[in-house]
Amino acid sequence: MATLLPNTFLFLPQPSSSSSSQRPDPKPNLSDHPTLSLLDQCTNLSQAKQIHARMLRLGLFFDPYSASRLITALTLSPSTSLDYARLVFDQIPHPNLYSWNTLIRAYASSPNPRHGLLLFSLMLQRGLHRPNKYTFPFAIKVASELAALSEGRALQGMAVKLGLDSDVFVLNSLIHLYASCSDLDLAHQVFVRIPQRDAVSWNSMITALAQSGRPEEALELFGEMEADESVRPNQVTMVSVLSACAKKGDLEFGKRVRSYIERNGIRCSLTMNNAMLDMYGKCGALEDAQMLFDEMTERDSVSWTTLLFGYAKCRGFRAARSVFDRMPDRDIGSWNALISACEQSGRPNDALALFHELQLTTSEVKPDQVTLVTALSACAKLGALDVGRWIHAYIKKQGFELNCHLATSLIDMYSKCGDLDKAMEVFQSANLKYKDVYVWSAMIGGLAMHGCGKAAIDLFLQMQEAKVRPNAVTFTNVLCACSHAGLVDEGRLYFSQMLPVYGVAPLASHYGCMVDILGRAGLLEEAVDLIEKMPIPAHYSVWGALLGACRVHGNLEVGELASKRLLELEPDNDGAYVLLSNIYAKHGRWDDVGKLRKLMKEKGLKKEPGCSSIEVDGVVHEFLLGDVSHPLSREIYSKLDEVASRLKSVGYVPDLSQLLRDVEEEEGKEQALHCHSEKLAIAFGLISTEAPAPVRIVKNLRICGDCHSVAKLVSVIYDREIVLRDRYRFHHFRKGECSCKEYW
DNA sequence: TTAGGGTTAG
Repeated sequence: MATLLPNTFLFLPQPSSSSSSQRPDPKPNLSDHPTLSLLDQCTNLSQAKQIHARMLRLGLFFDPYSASRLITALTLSPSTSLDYARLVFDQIPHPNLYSWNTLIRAYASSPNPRHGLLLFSLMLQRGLHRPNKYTFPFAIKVASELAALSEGRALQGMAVKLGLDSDVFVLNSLIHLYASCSDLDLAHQVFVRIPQRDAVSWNSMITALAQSGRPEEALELFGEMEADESVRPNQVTMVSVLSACAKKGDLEFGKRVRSYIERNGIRCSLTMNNAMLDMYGKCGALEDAQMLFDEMTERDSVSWTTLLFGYAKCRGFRAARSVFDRMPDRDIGSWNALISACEQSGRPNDALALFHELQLTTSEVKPDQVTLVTALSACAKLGALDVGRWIHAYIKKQGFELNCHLATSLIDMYSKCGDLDKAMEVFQSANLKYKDVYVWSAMIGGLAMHGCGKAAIDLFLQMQEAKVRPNAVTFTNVLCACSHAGLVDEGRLYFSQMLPVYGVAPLASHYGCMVDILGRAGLLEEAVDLIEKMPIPAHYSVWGALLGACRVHGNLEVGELASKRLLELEPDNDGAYVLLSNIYAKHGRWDDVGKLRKLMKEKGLKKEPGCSSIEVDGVVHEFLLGDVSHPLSREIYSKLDEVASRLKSVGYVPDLSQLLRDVEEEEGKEQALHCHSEKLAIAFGLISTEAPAPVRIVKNLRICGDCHSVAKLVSVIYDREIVLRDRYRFHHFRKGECSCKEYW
């Protein structure tokens, strides 16, 4: 990555005779000038402009110290314009170091921190000032905001050259910098080398751990801080510790923190109450959260949103909506919390409706990156490509920077909506300058679900060339790619390398993938062997993968073992009964099939109903087996009859074998097969969309064998591409063939 | 001068 900083720091100027402090050179004759005193009382931009004009008339503006006072007033007062401050700065004939520092600091907390680094570079290029111990914390903060690791490291290098690397402010800033760049090792290296750690050093490291998904270590570090007698935990420490408790879900620790605060007389603030509210909510202690909320004398939109999320977690979406409706002010964060609560509770359609409501009902609150990421996630779940495309266009139109979060969501949305080319286009976009592990993993996952195993592995290798370290998700996707493409040797290789080569301990889900790879390839013994040697408890998904493989290969003995184990872990898993009965049926053991069905009925278990959806003009239409609820139902069934007769004319015979699992379907099997949800969706797609656009279907379960054959034939007879996403992967039907090459 | 609260990606 190209650095923004030139190599001018090799030729750093000698110390200037002027001040090396961040106090603007007090010149006795000017510091109490009445015009400058006015600056301290200045509250808005127009007043500042008047004072600026007066300073120009009096010639005061050409004195560096007076000019620095103006810059300070322009950047520190809440209602001023940074652009105006910059215009003024550029007019100062000889800005002093204080002015440079002040402006860099202002950029650090502005929407465009990048200008801060550019200004720092300009200062070095001019060569009149040498950055001091105040410059570095500001410049490093800019780098933190940008998560600019290489620039940050360059800044650290400069600080070392200038002998400022033992300054505790510089070091504390570096901890925050490296944490922002997700490099906790570097952050910790800085932390341990600070000779005299102050509260900020500790707080920075505790926060870094809490915010990087390592709340246990954050709490441990707080313990060490308490043991250090040279430093006292303060309000900020409490906020970070409460946040760690919330993330860990540790109510007991959270309550101890509350009494610690009271015992040590740490003053409560709004931020601290909000952090505590969040802790209660995330730990499921809703009554405590509500009680605290009721006691709070001051509340802001964060308090309300935190309460809203607590309700969403403990009482469900309706309760969250009722908090939302009672909120006095709703900012974009409140909307995002509501949309996200909805999306995460398995209601992606409602989440998109809320996204729509946000745009229709308010003009002041605009969607931000979080809104878009959440909405894209809902589109991905639904396979809502039109809405997803619209959001992509919105991102471009509004000028959102294509950062890793947005790129990951777009890649995932396009992949899951069946447009792999578009996903790849986002991945390769020139606007995406740096790709983090999420972006790479999403693209590998996209290729995997479309059955492009070799391409996925190739990308995995490219990722390593780019020096991006794979994580657990990356491996899930790589193994998934191997599974869908039947790449057994590659699967074995990468699975065996996970811990020794990449330092990623395989989770139960990785074992599940590996069992899937081996099982599908018919290597059932090896799969069982792998499960028996697992160093961690086998999750139900591991046995599920084995059972699925037994169904494919009709292995009764291993199948019985797998279902037994699966049901021990998940007694109400309907899939286990269905798969096992399927295997019995394949062997003609109808008595056992009957027994299983009876057992399911006794337990009140029902096979999850198959549901297929298709998006037309931004509206998602859902179909169940034999569904007649669609307004165009008559046309759909008439199309289905036409399809059936054209299929028969080319010699198609329905495949009834997979129907044997459902007792309800025994009568009129062929009829039931005829109106499977995926066939209804295909028929609707044929009448409501035009070639060459593919018919895109999303199914909640695995596609049935007969529907798979029908889709292949329809793709030839009607010369239409059908893209179908099932529970596990994509099937692209083109000219009578499927991209899965029958390996599914 | 540096550190802190709600909502986001598999």
